[in-house]
Amino acid sequence: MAPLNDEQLHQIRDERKEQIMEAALKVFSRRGIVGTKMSMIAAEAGISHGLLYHYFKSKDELFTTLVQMAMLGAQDAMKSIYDLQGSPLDKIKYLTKEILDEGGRPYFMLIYQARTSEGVPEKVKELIAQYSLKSFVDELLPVFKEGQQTGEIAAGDPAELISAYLSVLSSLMMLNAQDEETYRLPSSDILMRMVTGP
Amino acid sequence: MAPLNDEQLHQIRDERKEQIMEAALKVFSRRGIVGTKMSMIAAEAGISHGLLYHYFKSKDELFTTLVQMAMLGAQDAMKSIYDLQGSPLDKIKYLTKEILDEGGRPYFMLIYQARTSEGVPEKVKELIAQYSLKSFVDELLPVFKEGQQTGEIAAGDPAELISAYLSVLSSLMMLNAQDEETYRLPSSDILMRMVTGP
Amino acid sequence: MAPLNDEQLHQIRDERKEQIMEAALKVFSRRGIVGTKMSMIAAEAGISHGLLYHYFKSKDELFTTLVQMAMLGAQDAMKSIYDLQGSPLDKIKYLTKEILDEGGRPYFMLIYQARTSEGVPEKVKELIAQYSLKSFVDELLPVFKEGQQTGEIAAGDPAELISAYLSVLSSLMMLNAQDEETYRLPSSDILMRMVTGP
Amino acid sequence: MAPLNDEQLHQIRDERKEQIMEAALKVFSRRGIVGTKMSMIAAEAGISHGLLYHYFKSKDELFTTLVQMAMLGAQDAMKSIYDLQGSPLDKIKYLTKEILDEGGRPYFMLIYQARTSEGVPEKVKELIAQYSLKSFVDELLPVFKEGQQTGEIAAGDPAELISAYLSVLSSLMMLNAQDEETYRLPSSDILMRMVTGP
DNA sequence: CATGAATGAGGGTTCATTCAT
DNA sequence: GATGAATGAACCCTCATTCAT
Repeated sequence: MAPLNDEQLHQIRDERKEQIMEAALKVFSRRGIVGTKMSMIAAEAGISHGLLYHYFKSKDELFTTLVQMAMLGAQDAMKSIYDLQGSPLDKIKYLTKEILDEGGRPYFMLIYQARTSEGVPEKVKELIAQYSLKSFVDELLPVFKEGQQTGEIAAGDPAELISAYLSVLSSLMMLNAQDEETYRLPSSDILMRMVTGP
Repeated sequence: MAPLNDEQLHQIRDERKEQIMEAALKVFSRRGIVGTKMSMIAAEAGISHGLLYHYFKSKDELFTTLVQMAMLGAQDAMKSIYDLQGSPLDKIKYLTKEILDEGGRPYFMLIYQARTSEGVPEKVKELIAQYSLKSFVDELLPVFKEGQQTGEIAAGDPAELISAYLSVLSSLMMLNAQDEETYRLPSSDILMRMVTGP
Repeated sequence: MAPLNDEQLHQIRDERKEQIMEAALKVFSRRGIVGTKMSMIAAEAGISHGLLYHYFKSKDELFTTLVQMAMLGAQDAMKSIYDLQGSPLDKIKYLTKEILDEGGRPYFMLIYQARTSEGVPEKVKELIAQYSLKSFVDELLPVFKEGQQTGEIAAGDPAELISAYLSVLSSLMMLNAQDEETYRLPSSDILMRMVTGP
Repeated sequence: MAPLNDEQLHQIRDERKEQIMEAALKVFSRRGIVGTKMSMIAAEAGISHGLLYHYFKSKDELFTTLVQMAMLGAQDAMKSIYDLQGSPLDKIKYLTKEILDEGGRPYFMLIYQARTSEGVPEKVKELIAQYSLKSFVDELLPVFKEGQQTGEIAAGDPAELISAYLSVLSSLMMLNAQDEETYRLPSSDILMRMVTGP
């Protein structure tokens, strides 16, 4: 996933702000909101912790901002597959790679963190409700349906299939991010088998 | 009145200890060790926070005890499938259900938390190393191999297949645990397709 | 110093109470009031900590009671030298030995603790004020004066001399009690030299 | 405005650190490590308790730092007498005065506390072992021996004499520190008599 | 009487947040 | 803007004290 598109970037006028957000994303996505200390973010960004508060009112606000951005980014990633050439399955493979890739992963990890952690700000809960799994499912519905028609994609309720696909995909990132040695990313083939079916 | 006799005291201790562990499992498994406050566990158990320390020396010890128990329980769950009748696939389906079930889930969630959280006690890290994914993979190897011979299970490196299967399974719990409404557990069929292959 | 005379004993009707006080004296005298936990006293007495509260309302009360008893005991020890035969210097040597002896030491140590610790109960402060050094000095004044007349004891203000003698004596117990190896009790001869003078 | 430059910050840090150490010395020396609460030190220093932890990692570290400094200071005090003019006895008198003086007393009291308290950090125990009474005795040995040759100092084992002298001296501080009115410091003359002998 | 389970005030420590410089 | 000193709420844990049995 490309880091951010122009529309998202325009709301980051400040280079410093971007620098902070990048650092915060890195730390939050790995450690979650509770496990992250503001000092960690400051250290990662190479600035003093005091400066964080010139750009973000609070830890919660910073986290919330990032989640919001990640949500938009994720949606964009979904949409972007429609700009591609190729068969539906090609598009899904592309998306899979995109999500699991080094670049896009932090955003999806952050979303995962937001979803699976208690103690996130109220605003984040609202965002999660708003950008529910359903909204992503809806985004992918056309391509999956098309794939089912061509026979590339397994038959059955496509919404359920997408839901399963996304759940598994996002879950995998977390495992992969933590402990490269113990867990291996299931080979794409195995993952795709869920989708393509027998 | 004469003080309680040993047996009675023992019983109280055991009951309380179990009560605390149950409460702690519930909270730890959802919120992780950092996100869990001793007061939460106390509240969940319906006792004062001070009493926790009559039964467990520290938060770390409590967490470690639970992880240890969960590890053993998980291993037992793996082993138990060999007592079942039925085809290899039946056994795997049973295990899947077992892990995702309301009952066993907290234990697997706790293991997940232990694996993916920063700030866990050293002892827990050792436990994780000891009961690595590999040990679980080894446990399931026979049944998967058998399934591959009968053709029920997809061909390919069985260790990789099991690893993928377990990774996905355990991470799904986390998503599922939080938010029953938004996420639905992928239907077993779809999940099984990872394993069965075309 | 004999542990306790009859008069003091009569107020300990209960064997248990005596047992507790003995244990408490042992611990308090070494560790002071802040460094002593009720559980330590209970363990030393071989009873449960709950039982302490059947005999003493609080830690403070227990400490205060002991200080009171020690004060009386100390005064008795002073008085007792007048029952002895021998020269003034003999009497003082006897008192010195008595105070530094295994038996009487805890009482004097407790007084020392009470005197040198902050955070003792108000009542103890009153006791210290009441049984000030002056009261002990007064007690010994006759024998020191007599010694000065016979030339056994150094000349000079006898009150000052006694004050110095007692201060040094009580201080020494503490050092001796802690760390047998590092500190050695100054030989009586050296100590006596303070008193006898050139 | 530009942030403080390095030198300014360094100065603030140093000043604060000194301010805290001064306050801590005052409280620790009187109340010992167990009887001292971090809030007392903070109050004495006129700062918030949180700030203490910007300058010292823990209560133990603060205590240890002070003990270390006190040990060095004590050794320096011992050594300094060799820079003085005068007879051996003059030097010892000077040292006596130095130790009992308002200024140096807290350091010696702290050492006393470290020596006689339970619950001091392991590092402090090592320091005590390292700077044992013996090391101080060794330091004073030359001047005492010289005094014995000139006849100013009493004959006998000089190590024993010094040990007695130091023990008494250090324990006197404790009594004296608390209660200026009740106890008077034994006049130097009387104290010196221990050393000079008949 | 005797026990130890149970409580909760309070102390050590961390860390989000504020603010003087 | 930028820094890091400073604050204080909140967390883990201890221990004096209470109380059911």
